[in-house]
Amino acid sequence: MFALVDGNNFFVSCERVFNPALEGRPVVVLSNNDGCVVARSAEVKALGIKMGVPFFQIRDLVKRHGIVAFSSNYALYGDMSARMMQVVGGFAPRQEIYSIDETFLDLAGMSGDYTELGQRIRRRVKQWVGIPTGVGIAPSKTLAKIANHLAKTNPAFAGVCELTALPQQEQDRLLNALPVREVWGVGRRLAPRLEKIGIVSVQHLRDAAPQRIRKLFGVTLERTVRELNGHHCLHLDELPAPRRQIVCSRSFATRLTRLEDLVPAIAHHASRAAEKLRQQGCVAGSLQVFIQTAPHSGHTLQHAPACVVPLPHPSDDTRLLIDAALRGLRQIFQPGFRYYKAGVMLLDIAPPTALTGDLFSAPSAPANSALMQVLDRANHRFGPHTLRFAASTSRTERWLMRQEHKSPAYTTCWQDIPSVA
DNA sequence: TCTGGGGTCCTAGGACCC
DNA sequence: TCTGGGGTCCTAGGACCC
Repeated sequence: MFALVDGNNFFVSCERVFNPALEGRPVVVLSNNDGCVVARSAEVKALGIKMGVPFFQIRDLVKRHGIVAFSSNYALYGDMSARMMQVVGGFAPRQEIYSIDETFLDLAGMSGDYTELGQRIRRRVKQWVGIPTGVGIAPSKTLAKIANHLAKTNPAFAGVCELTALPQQEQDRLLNALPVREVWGVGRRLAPRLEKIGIVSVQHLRDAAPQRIRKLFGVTLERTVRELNGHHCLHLDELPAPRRQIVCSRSFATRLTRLEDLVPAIAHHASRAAEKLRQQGCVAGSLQVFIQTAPHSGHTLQHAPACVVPLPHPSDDTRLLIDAALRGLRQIFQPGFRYYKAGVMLLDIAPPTALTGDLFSAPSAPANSALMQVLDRANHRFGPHTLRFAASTSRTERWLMRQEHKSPAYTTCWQDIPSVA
């Protein structure tokens, strides 16, 4: 048996914990650069505002309904997430942290009333962390996702749905009312193709012949069908596998046309990517640099060059990665375009122990050299960017993103900790 | 004026091996 | 006229997730 615990409107709920006056008011949280709506309170959903709509398109609604908007505050959300995961993890021996606001528990070997367990989890997370949650319980992860969705959308469940404890007729009724698009693994491409052959509801997909689904849609969706029938094919992953690629990229607050404005952006992304790389104790063999013009301004000329730069030796050293990234940037940059986004992707990632030495060249510097350790420790202790590389700084900072509605880092920065009146 | 930033897995096809 | 039967590795593209 699996339980999926999921924070309701997670980013909005994080903001509300430190600003209770927002309770009952319509609230949205925006993506980086204040671009799109990525989290909505129930009041906002009720207004018909969809996930992912560009913020500027709802300016009128914002004004008319007094919607409160926040820029993304990942320092806050990441920390609140860690707290929530820790509390939930206390309820079962095995836990998978699936995303910033979702976690699976393996209930195998646990006895007792699962629905009651779900309610205990909800109460404790609400009391200890302040975040409201929903809990779905079922014999497979795919079904637990469905149960979680039902728990959150159907008030009768009071936040916890143990799907297979319901009478069969009731399960059928619920799954029949749910569009196939709600299934984990069925996205916007697959859903219309399924509908075309008469598979419209979750129930239809559950009852489809697995062999037929495999022939028409591949092995992944066949697995989904089996999961919907209660056979678990996806296991719980307790420790996340090391990343095989690491991407750092951002769009800019304004369009950039000059190489000298792109340099600090690329250096900054390379340096952040290097930090993530060292965090997982790996080295990269090559990296890709990319810059892009705005994909939305239909009439202007599109341009999205990229290039892969191999490193002389696999490395995790920020200096070498910045150097390689800037060489790549100079290769692909062309004047005359208005760039809106830039990024760095680390490739050929492996643990240093897996490396084959080069017979003919000097051994590379030891991975995670003393200098990089000092850098990481100082930034961990005194805050990000306390120590940084000159290449990632600039006089203009025109490449920084827009963040016009950001809340304080209530839990991770001394100056921002709320004081008690 | 204004449109995010990360990831994963699977498959098909080409190049190459014996 | 007739042209085998295995493999591996890599890449690009397509699908999905949050």
